[in-house]
Amino acid sequence: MEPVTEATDLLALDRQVCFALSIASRSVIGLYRPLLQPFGLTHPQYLVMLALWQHEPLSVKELGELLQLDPGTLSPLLKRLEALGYVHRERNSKDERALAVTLTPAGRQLRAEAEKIPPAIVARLGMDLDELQDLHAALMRLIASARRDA
Amino acid sequence: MEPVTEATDLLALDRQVCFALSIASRSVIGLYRPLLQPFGLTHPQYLVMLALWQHEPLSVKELGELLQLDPGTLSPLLKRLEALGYVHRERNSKDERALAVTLTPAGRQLRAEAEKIPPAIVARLGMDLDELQDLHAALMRLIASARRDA
DNA sequence: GGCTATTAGTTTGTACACAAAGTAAGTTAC
DNA sequence: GTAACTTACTTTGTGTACAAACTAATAGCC
Repeated sequence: MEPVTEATDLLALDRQVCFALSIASRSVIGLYRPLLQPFGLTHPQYLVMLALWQHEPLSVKELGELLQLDPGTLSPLLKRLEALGYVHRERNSKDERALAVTLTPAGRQLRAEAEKIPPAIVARLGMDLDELQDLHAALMRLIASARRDA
Repeated sequence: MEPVTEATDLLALDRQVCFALSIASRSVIGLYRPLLQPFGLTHPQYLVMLALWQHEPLSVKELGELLQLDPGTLSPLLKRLEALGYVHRERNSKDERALAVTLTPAGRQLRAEAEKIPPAIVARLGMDLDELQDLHAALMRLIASARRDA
């Protein structure tokens, strides 16, 4: 019988994809922090802004589908974005249950500044663009696999 | 001048590695949730248990280095693991500043049950083992890149 | 129309995650 | 030997995440 060594141990920390994923996610978000701080944004708030710049107006439900976040997370987050002056929240007149989240002029203006962020991150990572694109594709496949049966 | 389309927009949601990373991380953690629930563990707590099974005893500082978590996160998390009866916390007699986190018999016993988790996750993902290993390697390179200058 | 079920958001409670301030033990400098 | 500094951990405050309970609006059914 094979002994339990680093190489064969199913539970070895450095073999867990979930461990690499959590740390990678937190590490990369950490790179964004100093770039987002001047705008008063956190990383999840930045993702909401990306979604709005691309698809405004959006309801909470639509944002939740795009970002895979549940309404209990988005609801207070959107209030903070409103308090920052970047978005406007109002009920959809066609369906008073739904919220119509739109950008304020300040929120729209922020987009030009934000264009500088992705290149700055790529530069700071100092990785091959090809490798980053492969990684991105692999992550999207992983997401699809993980959510298929969920 | 090229128009800003989905393909050229630097800020398009579906081009952001950070977006894919956050969602992938949360999605995979979501797969663990039902498997960890019988033990009363959250995913970060499970990672701490993995670290302890491999390297017990560990101080808060050492756990923080292994899992890239700061002491302000680990301190209350370890108290919860202690309340669950899986770990024991005591001061290191050689250096009273440091904590020696060790496994209780229940914590040690849990390991056998936990062995079933990684294969269950891989099965549920239904992905090629090769692809998962490539992804793991790519994530580790990303982590190294992200933390180099941090 | 009016009853029921569904849907969209909000609220509450628990647990990360991390910055910043606080405390106590150990180390260094003199 | 003690004052100054460093280190290890704890505590506090803010902001995700997510489950579960709640509220209000709409849709379906008779």
